Amino acid sequence: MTASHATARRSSTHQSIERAVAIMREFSEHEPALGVAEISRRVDLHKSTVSRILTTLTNEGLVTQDPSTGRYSLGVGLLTMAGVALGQIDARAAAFAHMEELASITAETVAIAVRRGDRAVSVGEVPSRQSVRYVTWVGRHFPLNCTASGKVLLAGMADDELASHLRHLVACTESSITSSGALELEVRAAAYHGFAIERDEFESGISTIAAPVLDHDAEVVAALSVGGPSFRLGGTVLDEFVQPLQLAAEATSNELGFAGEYPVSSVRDHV
Amino acid sequence: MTASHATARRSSTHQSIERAVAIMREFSEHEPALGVAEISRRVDLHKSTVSRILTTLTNEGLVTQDPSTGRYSLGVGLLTMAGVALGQIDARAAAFAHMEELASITAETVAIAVRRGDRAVSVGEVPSRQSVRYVTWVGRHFPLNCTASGKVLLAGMADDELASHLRHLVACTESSITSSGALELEVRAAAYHGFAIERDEFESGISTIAAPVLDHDAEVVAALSVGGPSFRLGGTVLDEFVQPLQLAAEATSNELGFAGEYPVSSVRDHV
DNA sequence: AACAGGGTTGCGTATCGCGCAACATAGGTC
DNA sequence: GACCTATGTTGCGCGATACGCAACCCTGTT
Repeated sequence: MTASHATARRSSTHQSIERAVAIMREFSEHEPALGVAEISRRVDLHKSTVSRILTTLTNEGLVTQDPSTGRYSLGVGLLTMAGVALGQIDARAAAFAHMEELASITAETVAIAVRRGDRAVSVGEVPSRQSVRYVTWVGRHFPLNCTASGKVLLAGMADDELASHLRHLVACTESSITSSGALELEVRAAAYHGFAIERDEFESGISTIAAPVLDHDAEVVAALSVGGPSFRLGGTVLDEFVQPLQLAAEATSNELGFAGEYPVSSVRDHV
Repeated sequence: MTASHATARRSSTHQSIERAVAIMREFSEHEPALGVAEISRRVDLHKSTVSRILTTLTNEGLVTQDPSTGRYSLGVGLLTMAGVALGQIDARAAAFAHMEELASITAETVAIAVRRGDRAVSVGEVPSRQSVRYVTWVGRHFPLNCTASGKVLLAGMADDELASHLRHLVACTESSITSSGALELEVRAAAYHGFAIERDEFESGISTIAAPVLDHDAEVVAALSVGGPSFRLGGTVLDEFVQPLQLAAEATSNELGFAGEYPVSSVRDHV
């Protein structure tokens, strides 16, 4: 375990901080609690190192230890920092009123997402009231090529950046688009029409539609989306969402100082 | 700046991680973006140290740098981890349905908070729909002695732990209780009646009422609260909230496996 | 009773990261 | 424009920091 670390030697980074973050990243929705040994195996560090980092993080409140089992999980101290991070996202605040209205119009779950690297991250949501509904949560993240929001975010990129993102496409379901050619077509269409659709490409049984939120520089800073179970959103139902969705996205954009012409399209020539 | 660090020398801690967290903690709702020099002064570290830690955190996505101004703020990467942390809080999930109902009954903002050290941290909220309302957010935190939720959380402590928390009371407003004797009385009453009230003690103009959420071991794990502008909640209005609030808190407790007798009291002998 | 597995702690060493100082850049003032 | 101040970043070399090892506790199992 001689920390050889072939990982890219960034300009100047702090090893222990990187390790601490790597450890915290091991916790997930599915495995919210982990033991020292388990983590040690996964991040390939010595037990003692992991234990010490965890006690440090525990002292800081970012991690909690269950006194009975000895296992660790992420702590409440993260919430405060995350709350501050959320407050930084202007689009989120601007969108909320419109999201509520959109939710009442469509009766489905409405969400807003931003991009972080090669993933889309949900930063706000208004859950549907229906008993069968699409459930997300703030902080959930998805590949860009598998969701409507992702396509919209891709559509806002410069050509070279888009090209680099088209290189590695991941498949979430068997309906996921993994051909860069096919995806590029969809992204171009999304850029032109001002919305994108996805059916069963991220989770089978779920369909979503998304539209971009633009800021004062006409940059795509977020994607507004409506999603629900595919059986309710088949046929032309999603098409009926286009107009209210785009109205909400446009209104949000205007609040962010966007002054240009929002690319509205009520025509549907999607697959 | 010879890192003399009179700070408590915990068993075994990682200096750079502590520093990284300290830096991240400098960001707040009021100052969501800070420069290296500013942070350097506050945490009393060399500019270069702060800069390097920030670049590390930026690489990890926990921090973002505005390329134009050079200033830093907390990043979206925190959201994912915070989402996992939230999922860990059973009381939150158990409470949500009851919180929605409570919100529709009272038409005021409903929140749920847990304790972290000497503070209460909000972990969920259903905002009121009224235009004048109490606004909170997940991750917001308050002193235990200034809020109804805090008093409820104090009421669930063992005597010795309570005593230690009664030592250092902070004043948020001029109505805040800073006498440990007076606070102890209130806390005892809260333990007996199963709810606590606060008027203008945290923020002037805001009043709240809270009730405890108990788990299968009859431990107080969270506090459910209803809050709003004091002018609407004067007189006996809060008293009318006691029953629906306690019903919601009791139902939540039952979902957590609480089997005992919930300390219900519809009588009011509060000051 | 012995074992296996997990979590924590002393110890000595090498590495990691600190402070220094110099550099690059931006904005303000005369 | 030349100057100055203030900010953010980067080589460099020394020294504290934190790593891996191993031994230690503990709890649950065979």
